[in-house]
This record gives sequence, structure tokens and C-alpha cells, in this order.
Amino acid sequence: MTKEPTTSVAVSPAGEAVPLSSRATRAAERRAAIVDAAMEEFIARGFAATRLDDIAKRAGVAKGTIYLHFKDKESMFEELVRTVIVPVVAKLTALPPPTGSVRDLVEAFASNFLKEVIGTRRGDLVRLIVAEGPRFPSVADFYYREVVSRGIAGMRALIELGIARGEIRETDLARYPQILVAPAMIAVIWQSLFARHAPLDAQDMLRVHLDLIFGERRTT
Amino acid sequence: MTKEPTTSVAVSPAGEAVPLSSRATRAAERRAAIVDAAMEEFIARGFAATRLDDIAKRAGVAKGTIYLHFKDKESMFEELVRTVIVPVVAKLTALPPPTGSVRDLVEAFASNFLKEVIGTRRGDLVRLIVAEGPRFPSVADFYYREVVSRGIAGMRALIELGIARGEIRETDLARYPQILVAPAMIAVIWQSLFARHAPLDAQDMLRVHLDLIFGERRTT
DNA sequence: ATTTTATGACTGACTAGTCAGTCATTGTCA
DNA sequence: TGACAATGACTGACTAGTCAGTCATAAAAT
Repeated sequence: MTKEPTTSVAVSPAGEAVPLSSRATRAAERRAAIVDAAMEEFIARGFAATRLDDIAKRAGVAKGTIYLHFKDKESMFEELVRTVIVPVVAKLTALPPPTGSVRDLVEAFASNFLKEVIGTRRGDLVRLIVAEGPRFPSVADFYYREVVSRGIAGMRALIELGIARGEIRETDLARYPQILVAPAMIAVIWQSLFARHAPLDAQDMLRVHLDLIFGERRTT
Repeated sequence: MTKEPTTSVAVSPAGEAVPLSSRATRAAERRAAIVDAAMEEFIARGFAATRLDDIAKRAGVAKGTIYLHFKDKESMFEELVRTVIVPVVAKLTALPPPTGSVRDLVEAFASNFLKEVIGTRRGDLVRLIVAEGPRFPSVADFYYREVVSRGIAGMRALIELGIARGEIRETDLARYPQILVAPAMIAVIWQSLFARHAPLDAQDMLRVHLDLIFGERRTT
């Protein structure tokens, strides 16, 4: 079925020698415009209710052009998720220096997450995946494989380190890194759904949560 | 005016074995069948992708019948959410006796939540609300008003009691009852999306989380 | 001039919502 | 009690509209 990698993605081979506004470049720009527009529309309306005409209009492109880049609506959605998520994973995988206390590490993660995800388009994407996941097993699979399982593994490693160093009391926590992450996820969803009813100070909430796990912070 | 339909349930002679279908009863049954079918379909496909024909077929009813009970697809969805949620709220509002430790109370809540929500159709409904909320402000509003704000308030009261009684150390927790609830919500979502990849022992996870908040449990 | 890329009018499949007609149930009267 | 009339719940074929995907044509690049 969708075995095809679609139209050859303009992955320019390492070298460039090619003038900036080559075909490949233009194609890549158009593709990016389509991805951005699609992101916007899918987040606002969900998969089924999004019209390709709207995506095309927003991207400043004719509808037919979309089909030069994507096989159909479904695979566009799937590729969109991949396209947007991969760089985020890459960024998070670029681990910070293993210096300082575990709490500092976790806090670095948290503040990064706060800035890069909560209340941003990427946060909305998370909600979108939760929303459409059951109807797009391939998306859910991908997300689990690339983001969730890695994230859980990384958090577990951190927790174990924290336990080993005596920073974390509750040793069972290592079995459920989800607990460490849960408030952050809740914050993402809260901002999408209830921000207008009751804004949430995500940063402060995460701080309190970390106090709960690591104990009250002394002085820094 | 004897115009009243008088839901005359008494019409059926006591001894008769035919109380099967008065008009009113049948109507109520049909409405219930439609609500059930709609719930199933909306959960499986989301709002936009659900066909009224499918709901009708599943409910064993003609499409036109749906319109005798609901104005249109949108208000059907909205009423559906209300219909399903109200009894749950009622149940949770029936507070347990204020006996025992706060931890016991919270644990009672948790185990109730586990049994009644996580991994059930109601859990899927929560996911559905997260999914469709942004496109159905009225649903999100209703859910916030009837479930979220009450739940948060209730949890806050419990936390404050726990703090007053010395069961809970972290006094800032009262400002973010979301932290108390977060793992439970994550469990709901996890079961919907990732259960097949990595089943989650929600009960055990919640126990660990409560240990984190209340401190390790002594004896039971 | 030829090939590649882009366009947008067009098509056909699909579906929310309607409504004229049917008929089981209920009410009335002899 | 039985026959007949009134009611309105129920049906499903139909309408009007939508939208994913196509393709003949045009523009741009080479």
C-alpha cells in the first residue's frame, strides 16, 4: 500500500554545488509550507474535518500540488507527524552535560519542555496525537516508539541515578517514570482545553511536583 | 385538557404479561439505544468521521428517528456527553463517609476511578473530550464546569485536610491538585493509546504515586 | 524544444438532514 | 367488549451539498 516513500523527497545529497533556488530547494520550501499549513489546519479541526482546499489555500499552493508531495490525505497526516516530531526528538536526544545534581538535570528538562512544548503548537500536536491516535495506529506506533518509549527510558535512567545518589527517596518511582512526567502532560492538555477557564501556572506546578519527588529545595 | 400523554405506565393491567411497550417506554428505550450507539461510534471514529447512518444501524433505528430525539449531529454529540457524564458526577458526588485517614479516602477514590473509568468506555469518553474539546467549546465548558472544577475543588479540600492532619508534607500541593490527579489521567490516556505496546499496571502506579505524596505506607 | 512542475476546474462518491407516507398504539363510542 | 378514528412515532428514499482525488493544460526550468 503506502510502501512507497512517495515522491522523491528533495533530500539533497550532502554536497551542494547547487544554486540556492534550485528545483530541489523550491520543492523543499513548498513542502515545508504545506506541512506548516496542514499542521495548523489539522490542529484546529482534526483530521476528518480538515479540508485539503484549506490547506492548499493557507500554503499558497494549488490543491494538485499537495499531491506532488503526498500520496493522499492519510499519508500526509502521518508524514506530517513524523516531520514535526523528529527534530524535537533530535533536540531532546542531544543530552545536556551530565554535570550537576539529578534535580538540576530534571529541571533543565522541565524548563525546556515548558518553553518548547507547553502552550505551543507542538503541545497542540501532542493533543492531536492523543485525539487521532486510535484511528491512526501507525501514528500512535510511531509516537510510542520515537517519543514515549525513549522518554520513559530516559526518565527511568535519571530516576535511577537520583535514587543511587540519594536524591530520590521513593525507589518504586523507577518503575513508573510516567509519574514524573504526568504533570507536564496534564499541563499540555490543560492549556489546550481549559486555559480560558482557569489558566495554569505550569512552571510553578512543575516546581511543586519536583519538590514532592526530590524534597523541598534548599538554597541554590 | 386530557391532552397529557400521561406516561400512563399504570395502563397495563397488573396481571398482564404485556407491559412490554407503552409509547413512552419505547421512546425512552430508543433514545437510550441511540445514545449507546452514538457513544460507540463517536469513540471509535471521532465526531466528524462518524456517520449518522451507522449510528442508526447500530441502534436498530431509521435515520429519521434520530432527528425525533436530537436537533442535529452537533447537539446530539453535546447531549450525549451530558447524558453519559451526569450519572458519573452524581456517583462521585455521593461522598464516602468522612471516616478514616485522608490517604484512605484518596485511595477509595483512586480505586473507584480505576474500576469505573480507566480502561472502560468512560475512559474513552475522556479521551474523546480531549480530542473534540477544542472544536466543541460548549462540551469543554460543560466538562470543565461539571467535572474538572468540582474534581479539583474536592481534591484540594482533601489535600488541605491531609496537610492539617499532618499526613501530607508538601503544603504547596494544595495549590495544584492537578498533581494528585495527573497519574490517573495519564493512565486513562495510556490505556487508550499504548496498552498494546506496553500495558500499564495503573493500580500499582497509583499506589506508588500515593506513597510519594503520603510517604511509604506502614502496615495495612 | 523538451521535460518537469504547478494549476484549478472537474468528477464522483459520500452524507447530513428532510418529509410524505405508514401503521402500531391509544382513545372513543356504541 | 369490539369496532372505528385519531395520533404521532417511525421509516427510508430523496435532496442538496461537500470534498478527496484526478487530469488536461499552462508555466517554468533546462
